[in-house]
Amino acid sequence: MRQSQLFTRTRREAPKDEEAKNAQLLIRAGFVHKELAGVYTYLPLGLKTLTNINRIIREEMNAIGGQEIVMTALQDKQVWEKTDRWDDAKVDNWFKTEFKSGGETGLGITHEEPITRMMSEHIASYRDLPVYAYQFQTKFRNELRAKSGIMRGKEFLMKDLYSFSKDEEEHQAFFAKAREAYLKVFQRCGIGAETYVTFASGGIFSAFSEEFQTLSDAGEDTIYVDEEKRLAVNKEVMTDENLATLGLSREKLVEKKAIEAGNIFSLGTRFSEPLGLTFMDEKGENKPVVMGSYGIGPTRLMGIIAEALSDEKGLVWPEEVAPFTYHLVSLAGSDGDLQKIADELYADLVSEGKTVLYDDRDARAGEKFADADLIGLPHRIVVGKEALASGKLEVVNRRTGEVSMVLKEELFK
RNA sequence: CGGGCCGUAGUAUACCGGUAGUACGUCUGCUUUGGGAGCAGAUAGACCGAGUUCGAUUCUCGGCGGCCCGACCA
Repeated sequence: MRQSQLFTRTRREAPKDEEAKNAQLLIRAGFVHKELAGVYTYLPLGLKTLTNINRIIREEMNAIGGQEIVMTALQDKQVWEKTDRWDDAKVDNWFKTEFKSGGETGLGITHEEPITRMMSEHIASYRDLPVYAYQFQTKFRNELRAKSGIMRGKEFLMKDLYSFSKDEEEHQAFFAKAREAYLKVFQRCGIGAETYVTFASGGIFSAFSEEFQTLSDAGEDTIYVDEEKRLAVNKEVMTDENLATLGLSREKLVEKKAIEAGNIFSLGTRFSEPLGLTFMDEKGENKPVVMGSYGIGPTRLMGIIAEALSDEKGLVWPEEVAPFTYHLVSLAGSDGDLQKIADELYADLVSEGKTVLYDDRDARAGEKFADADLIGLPHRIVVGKEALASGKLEVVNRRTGEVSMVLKEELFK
């Protein structure tokens, strides 16, 4: 798209009420707008980025058999009472309100309860299993303290997948596939090298849950990393007994700060039993379904990427995540010939199916370069006097800063 | 929820018990045009309420809002 048409503006300075690097950069570059503490609007560039992250996650969830749905934000308290997760004394971050017609509701903090109840309409026999359903849905959590920019909000997007299996064996097979799918997501989002499968507190039906922790100074968690095995242990479960269970030795572990990018849980029958989600097995016996839940926060992931890959000049987006692949910067000014070359190049790139942000604004070179660095698209193509003189284009890699002069034809290869 | 700090143009900041200045931005014009240009002019501001006071943006109290540390984070 033409940058002159983009309604958002970049800023030189970050607002003083943001300290987190991700929010400072994303606001300065015009990706997000803060509406309230911990509540952010996604602007055109931010939404494109988020959509790309969602696409990556969606592809990987579909690849392991996930079927996409969307559940409601408004919750039926009765189903939550059955699992004892409605009482404010048990779960303290509900946003609750009342229906005018009477009765109470709350905005969904997660969706194990409603999906488990709903599945009882669709699962009756072992022939119906396994089932994997997921959604991208806005969660609401009444956090006492929002912090860390878009990484810990009160309203945020979550991809949550729920698995329904006939027994523990079938569950474990899927759990392993989900782990691999998650690792692919983080790889494609450019933070694969910094992200570790991390053992964390699990709950009632499993010794551990598995978190995906991305190393970051902005992280809220302390983890202990075994670099060789590419595994880590969350500080919250760091005991000698657990290390023995996991086959990790204390000497090889290094303490790091990290941020949780995803978390997968084995739920056993924690939800299927109280909510009556059972199936008839091959022997005609009624059994509770074995469940798992698998969460990634795409908005948080966007914040993590912004945090982890940015530099002093601004954001640095990996190819698959970037809102546009190319930033075409025209330095034509009032030079009609140069202008024409830039316009043609833009049209050609678009017709080739490339995504391009075309800086056609009447602005000085310095401002355009600074903005391009801040926005952080992977490749910057500069059309200026040098391009006209040599017949070549200047292509700059945002991440490495590497500059190459290429002929137009080479660019399209 | 415990503790701390803070609310002044769109943004960032100053000063002041006597109605506010600077920079960036924005708008006009001219010059400029490869790393946030120059000149001239213009635009725009005290979170809300109560109290003290001749007078409050300034002091006091309350509310609302924001940030940070801790706690919490299925």
